[in-house]
Amino acid sequence: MTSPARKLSRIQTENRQRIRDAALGLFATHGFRGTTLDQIAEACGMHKPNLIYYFESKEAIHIDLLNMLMEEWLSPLDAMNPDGDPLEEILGYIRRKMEMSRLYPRESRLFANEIVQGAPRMLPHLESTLKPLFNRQIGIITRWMDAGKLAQMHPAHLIFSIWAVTQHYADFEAQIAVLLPGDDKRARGADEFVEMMFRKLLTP
Amino acid sequence: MTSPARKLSRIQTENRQRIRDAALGLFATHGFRGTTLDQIAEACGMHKPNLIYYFESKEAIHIDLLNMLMEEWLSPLDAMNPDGDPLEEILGYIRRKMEMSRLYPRESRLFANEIVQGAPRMLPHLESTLKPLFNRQIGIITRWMDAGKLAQMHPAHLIFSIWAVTQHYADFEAQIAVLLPGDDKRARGADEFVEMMFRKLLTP
DNA sequence: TCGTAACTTTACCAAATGGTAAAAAACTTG
DNA sequence: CAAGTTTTTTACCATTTGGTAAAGTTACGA
Repeated sequence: MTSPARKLSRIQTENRQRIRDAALGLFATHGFRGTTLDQIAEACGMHKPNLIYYFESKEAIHIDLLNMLMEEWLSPLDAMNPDGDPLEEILGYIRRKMEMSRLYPRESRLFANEIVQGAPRMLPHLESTLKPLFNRQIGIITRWMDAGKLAQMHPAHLIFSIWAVTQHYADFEAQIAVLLPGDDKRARGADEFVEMMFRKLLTP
Repeated sequence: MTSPARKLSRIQTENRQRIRDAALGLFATHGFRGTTLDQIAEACGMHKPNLIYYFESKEAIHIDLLNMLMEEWLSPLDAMNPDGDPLEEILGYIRRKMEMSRLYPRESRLFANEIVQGAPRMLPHLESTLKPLFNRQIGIITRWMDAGKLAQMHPAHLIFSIWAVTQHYADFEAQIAVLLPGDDKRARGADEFVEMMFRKLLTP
């Protein structure tokens, strides 16, 4: 059913990656429809037909990016250890999310764009990949709360609030830069605030 | 300096509003570049040249929308009363933000799109309109904290976290719908969670 | 009710855009 | 190094899209 999928040559691997890297920045900033093949081509120093040589279409680039990023984007969620200290596990997750917001804002914005627009290309993935992971984490957190290790609250909304707050720093950076200008320790302040906030929330 | 600006006729007022309403939904869902004049025209039952009769260009519609919505979108921030009870004032603000997320998700997503993409058409407005309002509220909150009425924390990050959490319910609705499906009291659960969360955070 | 101004519709257009065809160049391998 | 394969480049093309010109229609005040 799937395509031939013979092994990729060195050049193929390299150039596909160059294209992904250029497309990521552009899709994240201008959205799918707002990005042209010519822009991507220029950003990675190739010619337009060359992109189509490596990817079937513009949409194929976008889908490939979303699929590639899905895994690493969700990996921190999977790294929570059910046998660890509950508060520290969740705070560790939050710290990793804050770090990702700082290190990979393009990825964060790509997802934000996709979800804000109703996830037209990612809904199946949300169902099949994110949802089981999410439900597993809900289970873990619920057990922690039932054991009295964390304050009782709706675990799904807890996770939503973590996503909301951590990703906000990447997705709404343009606004934050206006409101807290020239603050070279902005990231530091954000980290400290977020940690304090969820520590207070979660402590029984 | 500004254009003639003679009074608008009844038909002008009505039709400009029809166009705005149609464009709002489309821009919010597909972004500026992802929306075509033909789509807007069809959505409001007009013909394309008619749109250009009422607005100079597609961009003019977008700018007009952003400007119109800016005021009402920010109005709850302005409604905080420095002489009220601090905790109740902030919780009231949060409740209003949650309500807006529920009643006006299109507006929320329109802004989200704009900011995620670096606020290309709204940066000046953020500087001139949002920033002074923001700084005034920072001042009020700081005084409340200094008076010991609220827990001490970085007031700017507090506001960011309120925006993040409340707007998340509108902006990421597609994701939430996948993860909490068929939950007809989702809004209720969200309201209760958010109120509990910030009450606990802000109580000294 | 008539004339004019406001509004709508039809028929276009130029530029941009996603994508193709095929020749040219570069690389790989026996 | 020659033959075959992969990769790049040039020249196109059809469609879409933002916008215009101008004729046709409607609303409205004198």
